[in-house]
Formats: sequence, structure tokens, C-alpha cells
Amino acid sequence: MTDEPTTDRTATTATAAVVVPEKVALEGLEEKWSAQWKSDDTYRFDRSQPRESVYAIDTPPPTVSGSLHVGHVFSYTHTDLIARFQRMRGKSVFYPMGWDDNGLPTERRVQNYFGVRCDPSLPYDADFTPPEKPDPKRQVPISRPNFVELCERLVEEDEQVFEALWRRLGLSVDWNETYTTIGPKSTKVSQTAFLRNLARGEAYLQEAPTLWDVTFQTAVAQAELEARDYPGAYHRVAFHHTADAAQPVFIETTRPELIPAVVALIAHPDDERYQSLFGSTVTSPVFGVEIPVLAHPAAEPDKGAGIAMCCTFGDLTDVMWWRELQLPVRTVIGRDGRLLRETPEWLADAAPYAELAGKTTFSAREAMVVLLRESGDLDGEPKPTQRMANFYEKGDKPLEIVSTRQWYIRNGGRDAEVRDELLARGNEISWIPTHMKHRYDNWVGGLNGDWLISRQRFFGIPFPVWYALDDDGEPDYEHPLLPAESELPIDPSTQAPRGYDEDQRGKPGGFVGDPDVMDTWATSSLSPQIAGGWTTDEDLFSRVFPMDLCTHAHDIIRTWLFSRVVRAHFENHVAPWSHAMISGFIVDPDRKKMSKSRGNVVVPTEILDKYGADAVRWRAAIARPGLDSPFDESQMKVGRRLAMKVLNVARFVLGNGATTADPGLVTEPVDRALLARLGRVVDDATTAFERYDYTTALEVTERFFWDFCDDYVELVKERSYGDLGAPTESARAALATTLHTVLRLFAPYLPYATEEVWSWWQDGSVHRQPWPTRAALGTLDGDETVLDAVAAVLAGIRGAKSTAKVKMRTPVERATVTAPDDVLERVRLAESDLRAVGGVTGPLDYTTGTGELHVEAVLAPAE
RNA sequence: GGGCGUAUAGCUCAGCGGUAGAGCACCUCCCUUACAAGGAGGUGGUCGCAGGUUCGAUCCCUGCUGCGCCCACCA
Repeated sequence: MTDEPTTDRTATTATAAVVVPEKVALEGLEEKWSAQWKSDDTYRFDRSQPRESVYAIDTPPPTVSGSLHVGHVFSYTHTDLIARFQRMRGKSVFYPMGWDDNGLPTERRVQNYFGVRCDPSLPYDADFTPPEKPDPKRQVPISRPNFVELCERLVEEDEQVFEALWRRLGLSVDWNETYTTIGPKSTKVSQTAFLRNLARGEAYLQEAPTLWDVTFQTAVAQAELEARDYPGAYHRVAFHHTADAAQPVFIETTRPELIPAVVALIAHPDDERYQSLFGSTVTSPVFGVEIPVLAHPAAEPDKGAGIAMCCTFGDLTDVMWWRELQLPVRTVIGRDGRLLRETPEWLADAAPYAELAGKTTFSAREAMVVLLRESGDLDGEPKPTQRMANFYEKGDKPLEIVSTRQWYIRNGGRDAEVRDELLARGNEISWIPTHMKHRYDNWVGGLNGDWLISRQRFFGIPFPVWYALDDDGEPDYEHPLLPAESELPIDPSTQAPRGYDEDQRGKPGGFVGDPDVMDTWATSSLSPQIAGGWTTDEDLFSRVFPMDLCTHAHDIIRTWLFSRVVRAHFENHVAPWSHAMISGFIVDPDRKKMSKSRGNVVVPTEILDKYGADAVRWRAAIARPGLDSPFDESQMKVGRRLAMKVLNVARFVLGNGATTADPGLVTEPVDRALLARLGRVVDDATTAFERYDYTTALEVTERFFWDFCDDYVELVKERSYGDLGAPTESARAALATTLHTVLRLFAPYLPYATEEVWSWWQDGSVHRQPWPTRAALGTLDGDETVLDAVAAVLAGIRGAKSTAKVKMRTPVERATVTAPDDVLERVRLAESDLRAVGGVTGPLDYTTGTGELHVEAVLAPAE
């Protein structure tokens, strides 16, 4: 199963002078080899290969304005392990790297870093230089093009820092294949895909209630929501029967400031308490607005008073009622999160509104309570409560819902057929681990609206859309003006649509550009297309798409993973990759999520400085896909020790002239046993790696390697020196063959230590060598149980010395091995080696016994 | 409230219908010419709880409980 034809060269002799350093160290290897890999272009993708010889990887473009934590480092390492394995298996690995430099985080950083803010009404200033000392309180207003220039300047610096970190970690990315989510290529691809979505009816413009962040003043998509605990208070408020004002109807609300926006009271159709009210009207307190009392099954009888005040819009339930019961829109909250300054015309009693106008929701709530007290409609005191409120994941005020015009892409949230298609795409993907598919299914099944992709921001990919202005200067949203694909990329804020001149911008009979930009996910959802050359390099695209693997942590299944499936589904009619490998989180030792606010974040460069890249990679590799893993520095030490051991044992093997890795020279039973076992390890590691189980592949290799160092190397040490008169060449060839094989098995995990050792006696990079195969070891007939028998004798002799608390080189005057005959037979095969390593100077006797092998040793008296 | 995962040595984790495993930590010993940032040898567990299936359950089934995550939840 692992014996696929490759150009395996296990039978390799030294092709260059063997240079083994006097002293080995991990320090310096990262600088040395990452520079070498860069200058040699070691990881370059060979694009001449056909699709079946290519392994293509979709990596998450990190947010360059953010900071990386150790979880990122681990997750990217997981990807790299697979990339290196596939490369050694003979695949041409397409492993690009993207930078997400788009969007809000960058804007925010630019504002703070340069002390500026974007004012789109200003003209471009070609000579603008940012203030020398940024003053966060007095940000300099600059034009949108100036602002974007600063964004681009800053992300370029950020990208260099990130690339340096990734190179040091040893990611085998092809650095010729990079992209950004804001660059011309991404813009062209994003705009092209958008226009095609639009032409097919998958994208549309709609005025609708939208989740809105009042701080950033932008719309927010469902995927960016985060529910958080938020303190509030129930206010018991009286409405009044319109027919009989003396009869109050009590509702409970946490948002009394929305009373001017009330459009109905709603109770469950079966709720007996309100049967007589259905169909009648009530009058709102303070403002005297007459509203209907309606029935709807979503009203919960045991929640609050059992009858709810429906406002436009307090929450998503209000939106549902508004839509399903066809209620009017009465907006009182503006985009700045404050109550509208103009008094709404529907208020029967308008005067009290002056107390609320222009206030934040928080202040308006207090003012409203005063008004309710004055009118006598507040029953009792507000009762404090904790509830969950929706927040923008980057925001710190609860979201409001305002009615705005936005661009959407269909995602099944409003369409069962599309939803089923997307669920079916999920079935096309092999999920690692498999249970991560549930998250995808849950998310797709739970969508309650289409994907909102427009943002009211500045630094982002603009919609390639203009609107004609009528004679009154009103835009015609029904018939957007679109560019041809060949004209892309375009910026509608600086370019005019066909048939118009720039001086018609904003004038009646002229045009206006769509002011919005795409959300960053609307671009990164196309990462396979952007990186793969869709519409920009179709030959490349045919060789890499659909891709083989995407890897990232489980937190972005609902965003990045899902959105890529949506885009590939519509555009390419296929899932974007065959495998999705989902990493767990690195949590702190108390199993809490690492976060800046908790102050428990581990900075990647610190652990790289302290333990080295190989050690950090080793630690990453023992975290299996999908499982959270607590950060523990002691584990880095273990990885570091392994890397050191590789260097040291190689120094021994090669330093003794065991440089000919030719299994054909391995003749002694114990040596053949070693290679037989190694062959099984190669098979096991390969099988595990093929299943994306990099952890098991490492474990079996490591188990073998430590046994090799502790037992086999000790066993044949004397013989390999050539002073025993025993077959020296067999031992030396076994040592060299094992080193030659194990280095390649470890290469994905420990790229630096293995490359260093490889360079001592081989040409080229170990990372371009073929993955080892069992067949190439040529010892399928070896009896590996010989090793077990020998190891048991060794342990027996060592145990005797350890129990006696004497030095390990204490001579053994007489030893008796008791074991079943077949085991004794195997021990005899290595007798001279055992005598040498055990220091057995006197007789070595064998007696037949049953059960476990047992050694009786008579030790020489202490000197 | 819905879903998913998880529970095995002090810690981190493998494992599996047939006598409980590794690494770390801990204890004892050893400077041995690849390695003291080493090496050798040890101590340590009613496999979360309760039922069931079975000759036999840590493993399979059911139900609990703890922990973690995702989703829903603004009246």
C-alpha cells in the first residue's frame, strides 16, 4: 500500500564529502536554512504538472493588522506538515499565502497609527503627509484615496513581519504565490465574481432591516455576531385600551426608549388572557399612538408579561413580526445610535419626544422612564436583569437594527433549495475530524437571512456599480449601471460609468457611484479563486482547483469555510476542496480560551526564541485535529530534546563512517531485524499521514527512533567501531540506512534539524527527497522480534546494575538468560553485541524457561 | 433550550470486547569518548457515576453528572 513507484534512492552512498561538525547545536539553524530555502526556492510550485500530480492548499490569509497567537502558529504548522508530506510523496504542492489586509481592523489601526480619519467628502491631496505625532483625540481628516494609501503603506510593513515569522517557523509556502485581499488581483476577482452573482440573481440589492453597529456605523452580517451578556431592566409599562382608556394592558420591556417606535402588541394566538384584545387597538403611553393587538405564534406566553411590544426595530423577533404581519416602519433610532432629532410624524402626542430627540439609547431610556413616571404608566420600579444581546464581534455596544439598502448574496438563509444544495456540498468534503461537519450543518441549517456583504466603510473592495440619477437627483437603484468584466477592476468613486463623464457625478441626470465596500469575507471567500488564478490565469486554475485541502481552526467554519463553499458552489458548481482539516484551539493551562483581555496570550516569537522552531512544530504536531490543547511549556522541551537527539545521533552515526545507506549490505540478523521494524514504521507512518493523522505518524516514528538510539545504537556501537572482528559493514549500513530513512520521516516535523543533518552527507534538500518506502529497505524478511529479545536482555543487565546502584560499565562476571527456547535462539543471534554493550566478561549462559525473559547477572565488585 | 465534543496515572494524552499504556512530573542511580538541555532503573490508575448486553466491558448500548465549544435566546 505504500510501495507506490517513486524514484526512491534509499540505496545512497555519500555523494559529497561527509562533514560532521565537532559540536552540534540548534541555534543558528533557522537563520541558515530559511535563507537557503529562500535562495534555492526549495518550495517552488511546479506548475507544469497536471492536476492529478498537484496538491493544492487553501491557507487562511491572516489579518495582518492583528497579532498572531500561538494557536495560529500551531494551526499553520498542521497545514505545513501535510504540505511537506505530500511534497515528499511526489506531489507538486501549491501552497500559497494570502494576507488579509482588508477592512475594519486595518482602518482602525491606520487611524491610531497615523492619527487620521477618513472623510470621503474631501478631495485627494497628493502631498499629504501624516502628522509626526499622532494625536488620537484630534485625528486629521483626510480624503478616501489618501486614507487608502496609508492603509496600503501600513499593511505592507505588517506583511513583512508576518512573512518573517512564517519563514522562521519553517512553513514550506511558495512565497512566489502570495496575494492580498485588497490588491488589484483580488479586486478584479471579487468584482468579477460579484457581477456574475448579480447576473445570475445570486446577489441583490435590498432595502431591509439590517443589524447595525453604531460605533463603526456599518452593517454587520449574521456570521459576525456574538451574543454577550448584557445588563438591562424590565420595565412594566401600561398601554391603554383605545375604547376604554381606564383599562391598562401591561407589557414588560427592557427598551422603553423604543415606545415611540411601537407598531403593535403581540401575544400568542392561544393565550387566553388576550383573546378579547385580538383585533382591537390600544394606545401607547406618553405618545398616544393607536396600535393593533395581534396574534402570532412566536410570542411566548411565559416570557415577560406574555404580550410583547413590537417596535421597528428592537430585535430580530420584531423584524419577523414586522415582515409576517405586514406592519409599518416607524424608525426612531438613527445610524449613529441616537434617537432621531426630528419628531416622528406618527406621534399623536408629539411634545414629549423633545425629551428623547438626539439622545443615545441609554440616555433616552432614562428620559423615557421619567416620562412614564410622570404619566403614571410605569408600574413599579424597573427590575434589573441579565440578558443576552447581539454584538458585532469587534464592537462594544449592542447592535441596533436599522433599515438600510444593502447588497446580499444568497446563502440558503431564505431559500430551502439553496440551503439543501449547500448542505450537499458539505457532504462532498472530507472533514478532519469528521464531527466538525456538524458545525457546518448546524450553521447552514440555522441561517435566518442571506449574506450581507456591503459595508459602509472606506478601505475595502468597492462594488463595481453606479446608479443613474433622475432629474431630481434621485438614484435609480432598480437599474444599476455595471462595467464590463474586461474593465475590471474599477473604482466607482473615481471612475465614471460608460456613457457618462466625470463632471456628471452627483448631478441630476448624471450618476453616482455605489459608496459601499465589500466586507472582507466577500473577498476572502474567493481565496481559492484568487490564489488559483480564476479569470486571471486559467491554465493555473485548471491545475489547482478544486483544491485538496483547507485548514483552519473551528471558529471560522461559519465564516470563511462556509462562505468559500457558497462562492464555489455558485461559480464553479463544486466544493472548493476535497478535505477540510480543522484545528483545535490552544487554550491556557486552565483550559480557558486565550485572549488579550485575560492577559494569557502567548507570543509566538517568544517561544520560538526560547525553544526553536523545530520544538514548537513538534508541540503543534502532537495536537490532533479538532482537539483543544492546553499550552504547556514543558512539552516544548520535549520537542527540543528530540531535535537535539537527531543531531547527536547523526553525529555518532556519520562520525563513525557509517555513511553508506545501502540495505543490501545489511546481513546480520539483528541488523536486518532493525530494518524490518523500520519498514513497518514507514508503513504505519505513511498510512497515518495519508489519513491526515500527522500525530500518529510522528508517534510511531518517534517510538522507533528512541528505541533505536537507546538500544540498537548502544548494541552495535562496539561492532560499528570495527574492533570486534564481527561484521562491521552490516551494522554501519543499518545505521546509515536508518538515519537516511528516519530523517525523511521526521522532515515534515523537524525541518531544520533534519535538513542540517542531511547536509552533512547528502546533496540537495531533504525536503525534496522522496518519502521513504518499506520496499526500498529491502528487508521484508527480517525478523524484528530479534530486537525485542535483545532489548529484553539489555534491560535485564541494565536493571541489575541499576538495582545494585553501580556504574553501567561495571563488568558482568557471569550472566544467565532464562527464556523460552525460541527467544533464546534470537538472543544468541546477537550474543557478541550483547557481550560488548553489557560488559559481559565471563560466561553467558542460557536456560530454558517459560514466561518473560529474565536475566541473572553477577556483577564485578566495585573497584 | 438545541447541537457537538470530552471524561483513562499528579499533568498532557494514546488505546481497546480478553492481565491498563506513553511522554512529562516524581523517586533512586550513573559524568559512559553521539548526547548531563544526557543516560539507566523505578513508584504511580476501582479507566466520571448508575444500569444493560456479553462467558468476559475502560471499550458496545441506555441514562445521569462534570467540563469545553458552537448555535438560539434583547418582550
